[in-house]
Amino acid sequence: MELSKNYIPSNVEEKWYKHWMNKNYFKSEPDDRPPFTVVIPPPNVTGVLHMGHTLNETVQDILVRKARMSGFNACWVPGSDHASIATEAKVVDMLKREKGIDKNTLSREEFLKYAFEWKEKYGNIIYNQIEKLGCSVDWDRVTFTMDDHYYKAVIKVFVDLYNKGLIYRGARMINWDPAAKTALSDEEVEYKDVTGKLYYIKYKASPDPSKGGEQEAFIVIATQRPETIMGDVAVCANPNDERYSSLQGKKVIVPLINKEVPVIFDEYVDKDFGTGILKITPAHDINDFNIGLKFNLPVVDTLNEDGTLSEAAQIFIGEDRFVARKKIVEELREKGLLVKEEEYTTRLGYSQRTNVVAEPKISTQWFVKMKDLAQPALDAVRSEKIKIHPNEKFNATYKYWLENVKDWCISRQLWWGQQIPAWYDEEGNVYVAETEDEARQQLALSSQHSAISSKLTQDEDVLDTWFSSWLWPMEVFNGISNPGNKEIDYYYPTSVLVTGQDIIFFWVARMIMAGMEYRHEKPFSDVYFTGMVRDKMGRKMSKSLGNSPDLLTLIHEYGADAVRFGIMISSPAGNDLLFDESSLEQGKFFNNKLWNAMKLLKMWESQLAISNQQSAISNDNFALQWFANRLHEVRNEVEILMQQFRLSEALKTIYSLIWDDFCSWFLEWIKPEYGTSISNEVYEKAVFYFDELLQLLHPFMPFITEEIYHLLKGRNDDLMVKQFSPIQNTDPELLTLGDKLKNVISAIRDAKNKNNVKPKEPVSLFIETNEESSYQQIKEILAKQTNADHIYFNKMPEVSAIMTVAGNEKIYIKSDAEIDTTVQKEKLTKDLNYLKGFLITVEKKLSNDKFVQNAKPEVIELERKKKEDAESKIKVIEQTIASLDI
RNA sequence: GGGAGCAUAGCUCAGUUGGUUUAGAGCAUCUGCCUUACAAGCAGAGGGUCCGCGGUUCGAACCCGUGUGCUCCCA
Repeated sequence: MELSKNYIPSNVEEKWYKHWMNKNYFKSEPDDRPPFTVVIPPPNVTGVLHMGHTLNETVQDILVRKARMSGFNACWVPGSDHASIATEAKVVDMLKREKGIDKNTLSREEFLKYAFEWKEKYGNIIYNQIEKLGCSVDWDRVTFTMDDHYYKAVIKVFVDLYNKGLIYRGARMINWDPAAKTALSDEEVEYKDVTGKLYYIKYKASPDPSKGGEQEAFIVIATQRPETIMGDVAVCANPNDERYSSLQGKKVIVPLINKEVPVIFDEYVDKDFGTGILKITPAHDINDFNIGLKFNLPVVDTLNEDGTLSEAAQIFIGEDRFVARKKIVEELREKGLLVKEEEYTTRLGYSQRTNVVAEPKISTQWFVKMKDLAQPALDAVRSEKIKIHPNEKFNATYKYWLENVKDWCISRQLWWGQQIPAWYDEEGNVYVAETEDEARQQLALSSQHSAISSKLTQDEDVLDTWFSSWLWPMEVFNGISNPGNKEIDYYYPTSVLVTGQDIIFFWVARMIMAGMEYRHEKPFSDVYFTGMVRDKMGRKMSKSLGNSPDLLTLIHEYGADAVRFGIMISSPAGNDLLFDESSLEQGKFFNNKLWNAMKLLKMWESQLAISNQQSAISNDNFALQWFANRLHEVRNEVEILMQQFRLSEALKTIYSLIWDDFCSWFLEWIKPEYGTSISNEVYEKAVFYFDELLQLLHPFMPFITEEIYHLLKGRNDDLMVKQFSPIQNTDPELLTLGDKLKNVISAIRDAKNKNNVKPKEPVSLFIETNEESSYQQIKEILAKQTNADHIYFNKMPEVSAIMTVAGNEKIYIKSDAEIDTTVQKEKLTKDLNYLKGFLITVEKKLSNDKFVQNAKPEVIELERKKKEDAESKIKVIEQTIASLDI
């Protein structure tokens, strides 16, 4: 077979994914092996994978593949989230744009039909992307948060929590999204700093009957929201503020609507803010609401659900809140009631989904009581039953949120999602049950009149998406809908959760709560938080900036392995990563390097066949032994790094082992002379090492490793399920000798380079050493790598030669080239100065009595050794320089 | 306003319990090579006031304090 010059990923990726699928390698069923379970953080069903997902899925696939090759029964469950607000918004938009249909003209059933059609049409995009990336998910386990069993589980949990008194319904101040026309949880509101205006408005004092009502007295109130003055029910000053003490028991008139409201006093008011007196509008501000409760004030809600002014506002009814603000300011100005306006920086809450300003609003919603649920979740992390990585960064955030958790508003005024299982009778009594029949039975029990005739109406609202996804690690195995089944008992708790730090509260904390509540067991043992993917200028990736690349385009251009490599190599755990396509290019080059190493071996293989003559293996013994040791040394390092979730470093380590140690050193060391062939044994060993390298790299770059594994020789097995062999101990002496060999080769190459001796030009080497015996193992390689036709030990060359020093050994390089001693002297003098400086620092330490008294004996011994070492090196260099001067 | 984290080569980052040669890697840069696997390559090289200041210690990139700058979370 003709091998292409460079690696072409598109040819092989699809082939291997199909092959793995056909072999059922991704499939998992409970068996005797220990499980390694990962549940995918379900992406939005109608979304596409962005670079953040790409990072997350790659990390998960690396962990899952590694576990699968290490004796675990690896199970990675894919799926998607119905994402109620986001999806409903998309469907509403699509209906309007493509079909000219207004949601309000549809029945609930009709709308849901369109929504499911939409989901069928677009729901597979993400699955296709997950596949293209090479993710080894068990496709028989795809779960959607609105699947029948899942839907039932969510309902079951709602009813259960209600019966336990952990869910209640009530009127509270919540965050309202006027665009989506639904309530939001506190977590769904994002605060941004914005420049707004502070308006100073005159409120006239009510005419005082005792004074004949003639005066023009007024107070000035500063507000950011003049459009809410119609909801004012009082004005409030600090009781210690002398400026307003005369207003005790007085009333003022709200402008424009001429409504009389009382003046009240409360310490809450900051004397220094604005004019020191506030308007109290309980319907539209949480602080005002609390004061309203304290003083038993009425609530006047002047806004409709869509953010327009309501009838209660009396004026500008039906105008949008921001339009109304302008008009009111204008009218106040015309009437001389606007004293001034000034620039003011404030924080406004925006709906995470629709990006409109959220309104604080009094509304009757369903809530989960969080305090009791939070405690076990807190304990699980405190006791390190669940370990968060990187620990130091996120533990504090997690704990703070749980310790200060507020009740969770879970009802949403939407249709796409699980409909709240609460039924109301005609008198407004509520019955919470899994089915209408059960609700009816409750009704029958609780009342005298006939249950059959009485009309029950189900709550129109659906549940927050996160109220379904918090059950994810359990219900993907039917752990809620069918507790005690074989799968949930085997796979739960899952092994590791990989997700973005932005959903620590939305999802991670709540999954822990649900797990502790329903299985009395953590949902996962480790949580690995990935950072945010930014562009190379450090900006967030966003559609509006156009800096978010399309995954399939990248895969098409670089190949999935290169994309995986590129995103992993630059992504330290938990830190944001600056995404730069140049790292994908590096991945592509790496693919090519692997490909060419394979081609070299194939070339050697073909020469094995033609030639009977074999070079003696003894020359290659050192290379083989050294590489075997180096391989196991690195496997050991990688194992530790993986356990610590330092995947980026693990990949770097493997990369360098393959590129530097294997390709640049090992293959060159065993490369046969031109015209000769490699020995069978050396060839077989080289292939064996290559296999091991491919295996080590496979979790990171699955496609190319599988491809090369099969091209290297005929196989009956596949790399993706090949089990790792045990890691062997390494021989430190052999590794040290390997390092020495590399150093000597580099020093000689450097000397040749600096003295303008061409690399190919043959030389003779004269090495002054105390360890001549150790050179016996490496001198053949040394000769080959430096193009030396002779190596002499402890013998002077008869004519002048280039001199260099490696370690504490003096090396003469004899060649036909002209010798320029100044270049050599420069280099030697530089080394000498470095060593002298170094020696001074060491001597300083050793001559310090306190150091000798206090430091550990090993440390002192080490310093002494450093000193001796430096001294002997200095001596060699000084001698060499002296001999250059002759 | 409260809290967390970060600051090391041009860039992105390692640096474990304070001592492992007066700090390492990748990328970028420079020099020399079209060498029978790979120019998407090979062989080399240069590049650092470890953010400033103060302290603890025989010894600090690392510990403590403080200042400055950046990022994130929460209200």
